Amino acid sequence: MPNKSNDKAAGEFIEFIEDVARQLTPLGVPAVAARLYGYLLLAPEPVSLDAIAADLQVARSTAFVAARLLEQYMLARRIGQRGTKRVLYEASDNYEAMLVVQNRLLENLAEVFDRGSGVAAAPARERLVEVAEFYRVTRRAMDEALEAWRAARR
Amino acid sequence: MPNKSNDKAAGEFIEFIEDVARQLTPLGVPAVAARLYGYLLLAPEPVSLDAIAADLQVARSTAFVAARLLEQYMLARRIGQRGTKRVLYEASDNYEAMLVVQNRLLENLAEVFDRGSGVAAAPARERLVEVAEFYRVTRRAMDEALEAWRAARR
DNA sequence: CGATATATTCGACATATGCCGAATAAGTCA
DNA sequence: TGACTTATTCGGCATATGTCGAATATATCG
Repeated sequence: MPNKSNDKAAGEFIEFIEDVARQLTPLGVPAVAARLYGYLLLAPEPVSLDAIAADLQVARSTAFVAARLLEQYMLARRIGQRGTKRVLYEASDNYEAMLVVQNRLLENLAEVFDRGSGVAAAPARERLVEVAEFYRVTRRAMDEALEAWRAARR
Repeated sequence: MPNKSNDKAAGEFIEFIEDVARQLTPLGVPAVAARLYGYLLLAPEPVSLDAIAADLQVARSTAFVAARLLEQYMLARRIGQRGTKRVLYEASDNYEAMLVVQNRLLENLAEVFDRGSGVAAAPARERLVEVAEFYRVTRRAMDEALEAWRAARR
């Protein structure tokens, strides 16, 4: 655990980690990866794969795969240490990158729908251009929210 | 297919359906449900389970389960017919409901993070309030986009 | 009510996925 | 280079999930 010395707090930590996992697993995130994200959010400093495996009580290979997955989701980032092969992980503070991934999905969907509107017959065509536009509108909203967030941060 | 009479178009339809499926399956949507969504988007009118099973070449039970799933996702809606048990399905035009589901997830995550910030130690606490705020900002952005969309619609 | 049509559920099978422990690769330092 | 450390991959097992066909439930109408 991020802080082993305090048993009282350990219970609350586990509770938080499980709460995070309960939100993420329905979205298709594997259990260990979901718990790892909660764990990283609580960690006061970057942690090693060994620490993850020990605290989460999973195999080192499992910890590695979960960490790699979070990396792909842009939810965690690795910190390479100079002068050693050891790699540490921490929760990502790069929220922009996370949303960029999401936005790309929305944009791709919109493109598919646009192409579809070219081949669809009468009543379906309007629906396709409409839904394509809808996805684009939400994507732009996310972009603008990101912009505002970035501006407020500095 | 929505239009069986034209073989040339049938190929493009299949292509579109597969395109949609390729975007949705990585998000955890089962293959048949994903293809069904593309199929419904192309359909010029509501379709029955039998038609779905026949055109998508799956068992009726499979068509039913897939349709039920899309219903839960708010991507499709069923149309009950008076005077008969028959049920027809069509792609949902209720984009608001779709986003509401998404927004609830974001809000839940923000709440979990807020609670976590109460139990976390020094360096992690700030990160938790920050990420909670971030999720709330994006949620509000989606809400506002929805509002704008709704306004533009009429 | 009985007959029919359709939706819905159920059990079984096949496939996919997560997790593990062992094996391998790759970096670091003496 | 060789010893050591740590990341990364790999094969197997257990579990979960999707799909199917058959069975069941439920509504409709004569």
